[in-house]
Amino acid sequence: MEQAQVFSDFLTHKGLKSTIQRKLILETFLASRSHCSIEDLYLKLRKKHSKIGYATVHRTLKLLVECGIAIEQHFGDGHARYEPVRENSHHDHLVCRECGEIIEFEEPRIEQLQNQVAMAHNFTIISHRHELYGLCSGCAQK
Amino acid sequence: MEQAQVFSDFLTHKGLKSTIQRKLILETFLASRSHCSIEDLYLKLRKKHSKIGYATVHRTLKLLVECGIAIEQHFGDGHARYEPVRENSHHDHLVCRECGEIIEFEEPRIEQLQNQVAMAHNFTIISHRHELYGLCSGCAQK
DNA sequence: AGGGTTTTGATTATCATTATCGATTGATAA
DNA sequence: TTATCAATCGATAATGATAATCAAAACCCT
Repeated sequence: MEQAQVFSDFLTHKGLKSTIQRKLILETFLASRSHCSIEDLYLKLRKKHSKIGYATVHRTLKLLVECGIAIEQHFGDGHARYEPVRENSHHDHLVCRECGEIIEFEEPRIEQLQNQVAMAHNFTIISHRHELYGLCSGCAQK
Repeated sequence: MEQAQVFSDFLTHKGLKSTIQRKLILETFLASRSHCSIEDLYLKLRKKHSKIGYATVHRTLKLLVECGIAIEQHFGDGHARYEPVRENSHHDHLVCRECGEIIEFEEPRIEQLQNQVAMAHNFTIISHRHELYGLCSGCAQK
């Protein structure tokens, strides 16, 4: 099922309404580069629909997180970032401190070790975050 | 060299002054449970030195981070937490979403895989964060 | 001990996020 | 289609953590 349908069903199920703003925000979010901030999306949306409010973008992104279409990320610059959820594709991040580039990585062996660690502490994992901060290849050369 | 000396040398080197507040904050910080917030420390300090200001605690913790005595952690509840740095003992965290308990873990095999990931991207690691969020054994039973 | 500089503590500013509120819109039933 | 009414919008104010400001006090060096 495509995301627009998932969102629509989610809204109906919660007794919420489908509005042109919500549709537009979802559409713009999905068409954007990954890891965009609220500010990024807001500015892009203003070009199509100049009256849209910052609060509406904010509220709608929370809804997208709630219904599983987006996930919220924090990389330490004080701006929450949002990323579309892809099926069967968990990944973590390399974050360049210099240019801000964000590179995704997957390492199933790390995930497996994580599970071992949790098990050793009788801990039930709900989610995790794993980020490596440093310099990307371009910035390291300078 | 003990931490009080490290801090004192750091202050001298930077042309900063040793004050009773700074000494008291360091002392109280080192005596506290790990992962304490600014609020935690502030409240504890007020009992010994009722006039100390919130801003002073805040500023001094930043200094402790700068001179390598403390590290700052963020576990997603909006409160920065500070932890004394121990030599040769890097660790990461399990964070209970229910009771807030923070459990430390070390897994050299994960660190090794991290390095491999970074190398594959020509990425230079400066620091990293790795946190597993979920339920501790106590909270999972309920 | 004294003078110049830093620090303190109280307060205010800042920034991201969240709450509020009157006007407007969407969904449902007549 | 229209009426109804709750949900939503957009603007703005509130919030909360952190950072900046500034006069008074403390510190350090001579």
